[in-house]
Amino acid sequence: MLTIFARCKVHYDGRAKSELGPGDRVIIIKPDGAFLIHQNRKREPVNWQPPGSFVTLEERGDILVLRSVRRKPKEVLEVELEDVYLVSVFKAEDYEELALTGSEAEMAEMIFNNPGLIEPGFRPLFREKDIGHGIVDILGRDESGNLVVLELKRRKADLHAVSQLKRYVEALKKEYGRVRGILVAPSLTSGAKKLLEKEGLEFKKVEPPKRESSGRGRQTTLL
Amino acid sequence: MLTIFARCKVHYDGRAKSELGPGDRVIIIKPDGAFLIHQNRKREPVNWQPPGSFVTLEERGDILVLRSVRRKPKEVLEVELEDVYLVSVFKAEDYEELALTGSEAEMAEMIFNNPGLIEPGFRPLFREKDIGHGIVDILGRDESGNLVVLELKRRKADLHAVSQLKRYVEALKKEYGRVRGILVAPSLTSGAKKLLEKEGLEFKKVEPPKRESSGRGRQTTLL
DNA sequence: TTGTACATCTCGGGT
DNA sequence: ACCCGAGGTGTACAA
Repeated sequence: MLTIFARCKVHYDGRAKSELGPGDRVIIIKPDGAFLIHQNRKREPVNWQPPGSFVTLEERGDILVLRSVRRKPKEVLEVELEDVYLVSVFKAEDYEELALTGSEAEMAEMIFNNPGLIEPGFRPLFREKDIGHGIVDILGRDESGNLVVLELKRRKADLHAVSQLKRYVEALKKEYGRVRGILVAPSLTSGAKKLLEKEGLEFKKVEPPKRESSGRGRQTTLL
Repeated sequence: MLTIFARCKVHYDGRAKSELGPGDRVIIIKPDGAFLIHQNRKREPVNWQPPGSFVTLEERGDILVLRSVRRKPKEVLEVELEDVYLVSVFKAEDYEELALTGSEAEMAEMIFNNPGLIEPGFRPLFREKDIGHGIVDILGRDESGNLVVLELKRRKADLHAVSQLKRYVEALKKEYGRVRGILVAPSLTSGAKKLLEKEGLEFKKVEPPKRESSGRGRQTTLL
């Protein structure tokens, strides 16, 4: 990993196009081609290039230019280095992966293992089921045999989530008769609640579970 | 800005929860509280804390622990520093903001200035119009006086975009009679095209414009 | 490669 | 503070 503290200008052209006037920034170049330019505020890099990009350094007239190119989509990032304060190389050895818990995937697991969390008699049948117009989180049947679509959200569900659920329900209605749609989330925005009710869809409050340790990322190696 | 090269372990608990075993990482702490931990691959930090978080350094037994806390939502990030290779401080002076062009906002401007890009006789009336169940990009009327909803996408439109458009059209249908919905984007995914046709919605191919220089971020100062 | 949806999404704008 | 939607979203996963 290469880290540079420098005063620089930045030019980007690709999916969009941007210019950034002179200022001090932290530049990080990773061995996989990821290229980050950070200003002194915000979590997000002001400019970047994704992994898989190729970096070159050229001398253009009197100043150094760092250039990172991505093919497909074609994107070019150029950094005019006006003043370089520090360059450091870090051979970072890292064989660990993040183990994260509290994801939507874990909510789904939990519901499969304990369908009563949704309602008595609920039977989950499919997970990540590709119906014609999208992929349903969980597809199952209720006590009365009605088809039930669950849309899971790990955090407060919004209008987008309701639209998603509605799309699935309507796609299945065409083929099967009555289809229930249940939004499964810790809470709802006000607008989501309104739309959900208008559309005759349902809500079941469920919190994403947090495991004790080790999510799916890295298993505790016992070898 | 504080940059640290270190071998460390990371523990996070907040909206979700994660553990990261020992390895070499680059840590960046910004004056606004943003806290980034980067592994040697990918554009995204493996762990982070958003701006507004508060960082402390404590000695826990024999090892140093960097701790960043965010209130609301309560989130705690702890970095156990097992081996510190480099610590650098960078007083980054930066008064520039990114000027970006090719955004959806610029597509909207372009269409307002030249409504014929949609179709002859189209008249835009509102922009970012809050109808009951969401916010419409552009609301207007066609040659025949029908209400028209435009949903703009700066890149290939997907199922989500179609659902969004459909939600707006249906919300307006209740009040007004026939309402047309047009998805305005450079292209469509296969699924989006299928759903769009099924729902009787329309598509108009439009590319986001790229200005010559300076988007809306920073105007070229002539003073 | 394309499509689809999640994300500790982040961020800005509005109310 | 909440709501809503954009983003050069990035990322993983499946077809």
